[in-house]
Amino acid sequence: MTTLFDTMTGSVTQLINPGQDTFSLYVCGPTVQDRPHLGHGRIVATYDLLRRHLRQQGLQVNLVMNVTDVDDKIITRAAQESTSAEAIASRYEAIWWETMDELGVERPDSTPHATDWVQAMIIKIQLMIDAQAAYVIEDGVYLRIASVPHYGLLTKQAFDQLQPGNRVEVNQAKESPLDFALWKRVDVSELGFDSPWGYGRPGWHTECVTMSIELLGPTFDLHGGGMDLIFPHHENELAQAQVLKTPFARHWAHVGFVEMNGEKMSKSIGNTFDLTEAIRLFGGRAVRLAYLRAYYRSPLEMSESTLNDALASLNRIDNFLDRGPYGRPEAGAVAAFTRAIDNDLDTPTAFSVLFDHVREGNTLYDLRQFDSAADKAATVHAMLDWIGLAPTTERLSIPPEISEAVEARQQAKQNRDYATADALRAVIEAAGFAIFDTKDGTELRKDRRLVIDRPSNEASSPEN
RNA sequence: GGCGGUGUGGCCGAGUGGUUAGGCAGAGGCCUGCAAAGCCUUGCACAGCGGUUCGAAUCCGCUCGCCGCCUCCA
Repeated sequence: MTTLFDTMTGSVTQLINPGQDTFSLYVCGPTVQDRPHLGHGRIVATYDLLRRHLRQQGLQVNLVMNVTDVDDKIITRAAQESTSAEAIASRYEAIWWETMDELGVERPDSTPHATDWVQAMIIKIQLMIDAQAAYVIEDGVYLRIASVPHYGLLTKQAFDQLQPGNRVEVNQAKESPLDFALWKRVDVSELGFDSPWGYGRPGWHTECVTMSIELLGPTFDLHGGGMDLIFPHHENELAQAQVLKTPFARHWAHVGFVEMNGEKMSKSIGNTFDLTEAIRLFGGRAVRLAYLRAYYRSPLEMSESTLNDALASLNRIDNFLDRGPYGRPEAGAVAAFTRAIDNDLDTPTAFSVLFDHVREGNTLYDLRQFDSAADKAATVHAMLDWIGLAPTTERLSIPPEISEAVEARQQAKQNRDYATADALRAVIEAAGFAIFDTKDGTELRKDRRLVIDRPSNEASSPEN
């Protein structure tokens, strides 16, 4: 039943065929040249959601996310820092995966590195040359767009209307400005590889088409990435697949941009928000919630304010879960939640459902209907678990001395000895608990004061 | 110039031809010694102008604004 918007058809389509029990997914991963920013996290979190959602419906999902570890920018950076490209790539790849761990993103099943697949790329390039679809000129090998049967399927654009060179100078040696490099020759002093067309490096589009086909086969279920990959990257992958007579991806999906002040977050504008910093300030779960509460295809505004807002929402959920034990999840409610996700990953509606149950559960606690409240808690927990947002810490456990302090404080309160009561509160809060007096007694929660309210030098250890 | 997207209440952010999206923040109330929690109530929201309709924020037209892509980008 899962549906997803397919960039190719421009409509929401059935993602799974009847009887299908496996799902192969290729997501364009990072060029490991710098630290990830909030835009990168959204892509990874979105496909992590899709993967979990499909798997929990019984599908065996195979997720491949490539790592581009050879690239001009990596080399430039290495030169700037007087180190090797390999050192830059391995440093930022390590940061990438550690950061994704903190977002609650499961590692992909495969993470092919471009440098390990150069021979396979060379074979593909040779096939394209043999098919008269690619040509060799002075500085490399280019794909001849004119020989692609259907160029522009993804972009949906009349290519005679494009303005080549709008932003980048066109190599005049190419037969057509739209032709793109499969192999770029470089000086032997630079990082590169031997090939029939001289020492050089593979083109990015060739890297992904090669690794996806090699690892997932000539046809696979879904190819994904950010909106900005539609053109040229995915269009050009598809062009090569056509030339290679490979069916390639059955569906294409693209995630909307993260924006800041209404503008796409990108390095060239310089308005990036470092993902690791966001996680440090607000916690990985709050950042993940910030992503998932929006619809994945819409642009998403991200700032300290919106992240703080996300953390406040998360605290609302966690405070509720702290109020008591888990009972039995309400299957119908959980189904309503997952049904929303089934509908083109409609997480906003799913969260609307989730928060309804948080509110109902809180009301049940206030009414002292603890069994029903526990079932609500289990329901909400099951929803969170479905999307990878369940609390990662253990249930609230209260040490005996804190329980005693709570008891003593209750006594002091009854005696109207508020000085003692407040002193005991200080002890309890120092242990990391927050106190809430209700009609029926004192409840303890985890201290979840919003970190943004603290001076930034004290905000170094967000929860979880 | 071409193509695509978008404009929702203080903010984030869904949705849809007619019943409250949801969250955050704000206001009032309940509870309360206090308290960062919880519950209840509350906000002439749907860019503008026309049109279709019994009824439009939701459909159509026009106008305006913003954003993205047109070989760095997630």
